[in-house]
Amino acid sequence: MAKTPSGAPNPSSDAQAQLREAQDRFIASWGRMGSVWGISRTMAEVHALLYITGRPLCTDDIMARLGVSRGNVSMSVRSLLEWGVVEKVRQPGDRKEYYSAEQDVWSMMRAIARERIKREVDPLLDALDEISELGPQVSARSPEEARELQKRLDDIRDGFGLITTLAHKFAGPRGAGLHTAAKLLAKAPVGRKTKHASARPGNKGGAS
Amino acid sequence: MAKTPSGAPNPSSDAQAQLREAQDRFIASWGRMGSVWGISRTMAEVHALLYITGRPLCTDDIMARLGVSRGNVSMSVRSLLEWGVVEKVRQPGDRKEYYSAEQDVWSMMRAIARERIKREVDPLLDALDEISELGPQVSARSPEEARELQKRLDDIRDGFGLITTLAHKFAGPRGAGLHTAAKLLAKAPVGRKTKHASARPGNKGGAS
DNA sequence: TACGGTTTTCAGTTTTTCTTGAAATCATAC
DNA sequence: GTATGATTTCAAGAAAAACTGAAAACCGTA
Repeated sequence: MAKTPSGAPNPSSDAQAQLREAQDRFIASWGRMGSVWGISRTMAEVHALLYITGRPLCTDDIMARLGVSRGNVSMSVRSLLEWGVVEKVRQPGDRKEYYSAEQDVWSMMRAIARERIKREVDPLLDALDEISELGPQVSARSPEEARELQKRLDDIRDGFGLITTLAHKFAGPRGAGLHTAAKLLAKAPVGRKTKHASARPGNKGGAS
Repeated sequence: MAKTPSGAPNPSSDAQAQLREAQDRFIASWGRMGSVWGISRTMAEVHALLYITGRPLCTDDIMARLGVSRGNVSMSVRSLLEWGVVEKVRQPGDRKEYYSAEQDVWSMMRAIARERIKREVDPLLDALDEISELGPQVSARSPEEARELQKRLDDIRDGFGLITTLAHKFAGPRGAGLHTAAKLLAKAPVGRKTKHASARPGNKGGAS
């Protein structure tokens, strides 16, 4: 892997290779996550690359590093811009556009949460409202089943409604911050026990 | 079924049809949501059907109502059982298996949250831990970049770690309940006075 | 144990989604 | 204003995911 060209021991390039290896692994993991989230693998990989290198890269850098086409990079970057987790950076005297990722993890998470709520919850709420309007017509004729149906719709509506409210409160553009919410919850007393609360075993308690 | 055969006004079957229409719309919405969540449309639709009708249905009922194959129903139901949002019900004197969905919305949401954390976050944390172990080797040779890399990995790790902890606390099998968490947050004062937690300066307002 | 209905499995097919590559568009420096 | 190089778009192709249908396994009943 470390391409030390024939016999010339180059310590620096060796370390470089390991760095790169670590980055690649991160990129791969984040990309795999992307597909679970319903976004394209490449889009997630581009984001991972920009985040983990921490410096602005241009289209060609990204193409070269990830081995994907120009068009693909263009579309992925555009989505990331829409999500608000990447921004354009202009370098004086260079015609290329450079892109760099939000470095603050909590800002990043807020952006992701915001976008996911928008894509996943809001359309559902709209649909539920619409469906509920069909209710009254039905209930005139079939009171029992109609009431059951309405209750079920309302239950779901209330649940997701509360979630959206919270999302706006904490993750919205002027929200209090997800981090705040998380800390609030972490401290909150929890009715019963919770002895073995700590995460999974095998957890390297923070390499720092 | 509710086919009012030409000209015979049948009030009851009319109401039936509207009920069914409302159910179908709910099923369609929930199914669409499913694809955003990275689960198959059919799996979500089966769940929606069981939830909204509120009574146990057998494989043939589901096939007929959703117009999907037996195999597909079988696989979808199995996943739903694994998620813990559907359970088998046996009807005396009938050899068929019946399935019914969790009717409590908050239990349902806890189950969903639990499963999503398991699928989306845990593997990422494992990968991050693994990658961090590569760090020390690198840092010996390339201290500056290695430290940056490590910090970025740790930041992500911490963020998602906190989220997992909360998930276990509130959504875990013995958790305090998502509803509790939601109510806690909804009540929490949100003064913008947080120390210095939120967005960084470099974060251009942009954001859609 | 044998029977008959029920469920599960899985190879092959269909559908959906992602990616490429090149033409069209756009922006900058001169 | 134009030449030059970067970016965007999009139709066609590739890859991935979902679905079907029928054979095999399963299970309760007699």
